[in-house]
Amino acid sequence: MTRRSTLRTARNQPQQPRSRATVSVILEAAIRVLEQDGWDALTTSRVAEVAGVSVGTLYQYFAHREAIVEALQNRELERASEMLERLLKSPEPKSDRELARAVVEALFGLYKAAPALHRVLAVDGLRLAPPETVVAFDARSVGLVKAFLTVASARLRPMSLEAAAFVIYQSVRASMLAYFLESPAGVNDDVIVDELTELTVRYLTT
Amino acid sequence: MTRRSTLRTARNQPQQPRSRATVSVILEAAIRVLEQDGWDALTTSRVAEVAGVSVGTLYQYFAHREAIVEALQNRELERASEMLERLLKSPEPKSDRELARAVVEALFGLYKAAPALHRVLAVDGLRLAPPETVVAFDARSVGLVKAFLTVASARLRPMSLEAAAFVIYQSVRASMLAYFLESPAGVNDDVIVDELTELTVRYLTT
Amino acid sequence: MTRRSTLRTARNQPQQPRSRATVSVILEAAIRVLEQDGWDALTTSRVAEVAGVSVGTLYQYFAHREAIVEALQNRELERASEMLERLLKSPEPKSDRELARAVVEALFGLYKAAPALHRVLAVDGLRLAPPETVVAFDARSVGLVKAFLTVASARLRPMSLEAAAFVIYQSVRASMLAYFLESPAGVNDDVIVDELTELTVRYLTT
Amino acid sequence: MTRRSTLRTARNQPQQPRSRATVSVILEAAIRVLEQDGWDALTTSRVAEVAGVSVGTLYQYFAHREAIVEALQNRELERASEMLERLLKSPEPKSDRELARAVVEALFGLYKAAPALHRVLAVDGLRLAPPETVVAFDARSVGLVKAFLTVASARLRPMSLEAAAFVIYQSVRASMLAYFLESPAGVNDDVIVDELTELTVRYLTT
DNA sequence: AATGAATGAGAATTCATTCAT
DNA sequence: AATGAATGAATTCTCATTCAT
Repeated sequence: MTRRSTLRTARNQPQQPRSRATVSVILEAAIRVLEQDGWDALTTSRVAEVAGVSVGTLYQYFAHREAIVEALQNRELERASEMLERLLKSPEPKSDRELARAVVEALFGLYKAAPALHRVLAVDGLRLAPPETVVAFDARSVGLVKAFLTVASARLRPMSLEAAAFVIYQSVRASMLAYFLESPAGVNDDVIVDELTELTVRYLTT
Repeated sequence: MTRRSTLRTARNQPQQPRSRATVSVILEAAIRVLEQDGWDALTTSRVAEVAGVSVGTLYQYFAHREAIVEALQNRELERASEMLERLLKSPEPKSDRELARAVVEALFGLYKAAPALHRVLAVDGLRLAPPETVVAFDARSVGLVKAFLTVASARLRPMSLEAAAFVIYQSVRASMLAYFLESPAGVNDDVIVDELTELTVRYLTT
Repeated sequence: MTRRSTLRTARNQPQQPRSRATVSVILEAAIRVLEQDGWDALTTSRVAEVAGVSVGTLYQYFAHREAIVEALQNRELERASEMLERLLKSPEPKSDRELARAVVEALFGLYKAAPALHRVLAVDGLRLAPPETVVAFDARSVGLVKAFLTVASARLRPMSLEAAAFVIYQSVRASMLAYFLESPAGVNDDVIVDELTELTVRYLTT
Repeated sequence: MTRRSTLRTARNQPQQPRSRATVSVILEAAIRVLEQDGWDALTTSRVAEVAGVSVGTLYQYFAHREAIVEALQNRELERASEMLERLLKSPEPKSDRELARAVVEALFGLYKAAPALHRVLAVDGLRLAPPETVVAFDARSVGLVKAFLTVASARLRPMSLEAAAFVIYQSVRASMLAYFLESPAGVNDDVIVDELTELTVRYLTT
């Protein structure tokens, strides 16, 4: 399967500042379109218009429509990964419950900042061009969780670390996302954080 | 937002057998297209072709493209609901763990039977026309779970039943789906069922 | 090299009369556009407009833009082939010079009837989609000429029939075409026919 | 039809050596693109890239895209003209057949050296911007041939020199080109040269 | 002179939907 | 009821050309 290259990099030199700026403008525009009008409004011309550049310019930086979403995805996945890594590898000693809560809260913050974006990344991103990207990111996150579980295994219940990491990662992520998407009755910000913390602690520790 | 009515036939009017059959043929065709070629191939003419009817006929039964997906969704959601209801209201006494496992296994069966369909319903369905439908179904499922938790609350840890029902429902559903979509290394059918059972029991009981 | 199919045939049945008519209307429109505004004006929307149908309809019958030119090509090549075949296999006895003149005149008639079309077919057709088509047609025409030369070889000078057929075919065709395209000073309809007849007779006979 | 001027630099103004060099670099790049990737790849940015200059620079020397092809055409036409002139006006006495062969061989050499280029010039050049250019060149070549025929008329058959010059020029040129483009079965380098020589001699002399 | 980012008109193509038969 | 030809708005993407730096 030949995969089209996605970012159009200037032939060689370290991207000019102007270029960088334009790429940014376009991505921000894409987010705005997404947040305001949803996935189906994310047409190349709409994004260009909102970004205040011409379609041509957009295509100077993104090989095709999907490349825009891909770029957004990568940016966001990167942020989430970093957050996870930072917290899980933090040297400050915390109780397991404190750590679980910290992770849940950090994720909460990420999603709350741009719920529509995450909705799209989770929902549409999954069906988009490179399913590998999402799978790979999930694998990477699960890997981080698993690494942590391995270190902490003494304090945990006996279990398949692979599976446990996978399950807790998916559970927390999906519940959080669904919370933002569905605003379920009887659940609020505090409660969801509490419950997901509880879920994590109870599922993993003895 | 005015919502277009979706099925052409009046809700209650006893539908002709031929009509019923045609509707069925179309829905099965849609599933086949979905399973074989994915969401983007689900065009009205493709579905009509596979169903062996003309586009015109298709439009005789479905007001618009989205109505087809909606109908698929409803059918599948109905099945899932029934399953959940049957198990949770079953008179046979089971241990909590047995019941949890029974539900997890039933869900597993449902997904395994038509993974592509569920993928589409979960992933694409969510972004499709009537987000209410999904939300409504989720609400209904969560409601069933909550009803059960209420009855069983004596044996459970103290908690917000609303939130707990929401969290456990989303967690099990998402983990299962992700399992089928991503085939994570180190996890297999048995393990995923075991772990989700464990998750459920640990999260809810003392 | 996978070659896209070009004509969109109605699934099975012998094309409806309406369909046939529409195809014709589109091809005629294409010729008109070509004759009036040249190759670069031959856009799908222009052709559709001139044909009085919508772009959608055009695409119902032609898989892509090139398919239209291909169809024109085939039609015209067919005509030329038939003409050549009819004349060369004609039972009426003619002198070699009479036969040569008959062929040259027939070709002259073909080109004169739609010079712009032939210009495009010769000039643009060559660079278009299926170079094979043109080459194949040339090969077929050369084949017809060669077959004739073989039969008549007793009356001809000794030579490579392959090469002679190729050379005389290309020479007559190109000179005729150039005559229409360039309207060279000092040459008129009668003279060009005379000279190409002369060329043929002198080149082939003793 | 107002015709845009094509070269940026004033016709006679002594061009700077650097300018000359840049023009050359661009033309060579254009040929390389043409030979390697064909007509459709001949975009201004592609040519600039291969030439190692910026599009801006390209436009400094060529008023528009077509001007590049025009320039190529002129260069090549110039060469062909010179060749023809040199041979036809050569003082060394040769038999008619020897002369005919010399011209055919020279033309053969020209085409063989860069078949793709000549293909493009013949096929695409014709449809490009200045049809006058090609017509004018053809007229000039035909003029050279005619001048020669006039001088040699004593040894030739009686005929319209205009027409004969036109016909023989087009015939030899087209057959040669088609030979390179179509690689017809049963014809090789030697044979094609022989036959075109034969064609010329037989057509023109008694 | 050179650069190359930006422009935007315009081209091909798709597909949900309608409606005359 | 069924058919399927016709519609045309909408979308993606290209590329010749300009112009501020």
